[in-house]
Amino acid sequence: MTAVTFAEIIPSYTRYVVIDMNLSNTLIVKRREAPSIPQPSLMRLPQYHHYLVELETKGVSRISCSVIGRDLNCVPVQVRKDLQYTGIIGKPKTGYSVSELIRAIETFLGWNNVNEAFLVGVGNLGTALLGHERFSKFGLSIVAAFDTDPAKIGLWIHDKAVLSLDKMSDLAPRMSIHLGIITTPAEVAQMVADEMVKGGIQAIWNFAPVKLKVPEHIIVHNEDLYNSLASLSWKLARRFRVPIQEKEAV
Amino acid sequence: MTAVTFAEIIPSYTRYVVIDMNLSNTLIVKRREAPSIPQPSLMRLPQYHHYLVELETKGVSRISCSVIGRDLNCVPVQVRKDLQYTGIIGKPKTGYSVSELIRAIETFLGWNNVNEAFLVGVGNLGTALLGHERFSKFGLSIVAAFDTDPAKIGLWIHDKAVLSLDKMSDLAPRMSIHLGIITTPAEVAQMVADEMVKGGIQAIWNFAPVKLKVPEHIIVHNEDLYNSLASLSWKLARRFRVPIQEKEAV
DNA sequence: TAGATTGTTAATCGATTAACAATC
DNA sequence: TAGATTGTTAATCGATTAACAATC
Repeated sequence: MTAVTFAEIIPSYTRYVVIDMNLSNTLIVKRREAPSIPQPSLMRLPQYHHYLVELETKGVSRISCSVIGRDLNCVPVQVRKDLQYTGIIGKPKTGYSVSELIRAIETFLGWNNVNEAFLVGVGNLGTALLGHERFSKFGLSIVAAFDTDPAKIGLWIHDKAVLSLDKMSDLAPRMSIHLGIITTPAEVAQMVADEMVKGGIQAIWNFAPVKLKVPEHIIVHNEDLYNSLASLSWKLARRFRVPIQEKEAV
Repeated sequence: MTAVTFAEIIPSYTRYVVIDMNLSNTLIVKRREAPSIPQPSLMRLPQYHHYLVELETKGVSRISCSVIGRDLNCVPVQVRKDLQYTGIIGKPKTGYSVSELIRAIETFLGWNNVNEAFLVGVGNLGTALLGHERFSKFGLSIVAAFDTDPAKIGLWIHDKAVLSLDKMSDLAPRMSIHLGIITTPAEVAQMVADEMVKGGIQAIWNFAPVKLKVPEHIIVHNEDLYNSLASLSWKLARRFRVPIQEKEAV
């Protein structure tokens, strides 16, 4: 019995790697370091989800990768690969069940389990995020906001209390908060991140334009608008440069 | 005289490709299809920029890739490659001039030429973006906002007028606006994009969670928070899954 | 000169795409 | 059965990293 055979017999075990087989013929398997999915695939899943939910409201019950690809403007094989990471199994000729697919994506992304989060920095962007009810559909619930501005502390914004930043690192463990959102100016973002780490926060969604320094095990996700803007303005600038097609020199 | 020699003599011409040399010894050169830079490199440039500006205020005048790499937590050779796309030339042993580097990045990204933009969708996020003064440092100026909500039309938000969406496609060409920002709900984003295209807008910065369908030549940049959130919540969920390290089977 | 650092070419790594086998 | 579609393996493509030569 080889590793390959094993994987064939129990398909769901393909994510495991056979590392040893002991005397009693018991297979010792080890989960791969990363049951990994490529980052780009991960980021495309919500798009499929959004599309599928819309499809479901229209009463469509089955869907194929070629149709998804046509509607979402990408190649079918990419869709297939992406969806496979969620563990869904399709039927040749008939495709996938729309509702199963939706559930598979939601489960895979952990949208069924609510992530409670603290938000720090109640400026324009922070306020906007506090008011974003749609986050709840994606398993995110912002339970409190923090700031250092006395004029803001004590306010309720979009039904969330604004508290003093001092209290955050105490409150986080007491409320079992694992996710922090930073919407402060760049200057104080690192200090806020340090506080979050102190409070035992595991993952940081960072909207400030700085690369945070945090311990190895902390998950950081940067949402830096300026990076994005850079890309856009470069492309736009290139568009309006005189398009020198041929040029004489020397 | 070969292409290589030519590039050596006039370094700034390395972005051109020699395609022919005519009888009078005039070199005919053609700009490459894409004076391209990898997307990831492009998105990293603002980070270097931010870091360098801070460095300059501290009075540092020269910098090496290894130091940048140490401070920004990436490998020196990546820094070097990224910076090279801007056309900057360093000196072995002494590194790069900080101020030259800053200017090179700004020029490369087109931050010296202002991009005037229309914003459509004055909700929480739209309002936040309207109030983002820092955009001006990156060559972005939002000159007007649009909405369909009569309660919002006519307001001034962060010194910008909110106008009726009807007027956008007329105003855009008259004001030579080439950039549009969409901060509407997903449902109407496609309609807004169509209007923008009608108004001759060349590039769209889309914050709505939909994949827009636009003509080939329109530049679209999606800033989809849900994609990001997906990635983050997946990683966090994985963290809290029981970490099966070894497992017996059959 | 020696050593640090840039610039560049080659190797590696990972994601995408193409090709094809399996299946309903 | 024939044809459409999934699932999977192999090839391609692009970005990162390693190795090394050039230079101050």
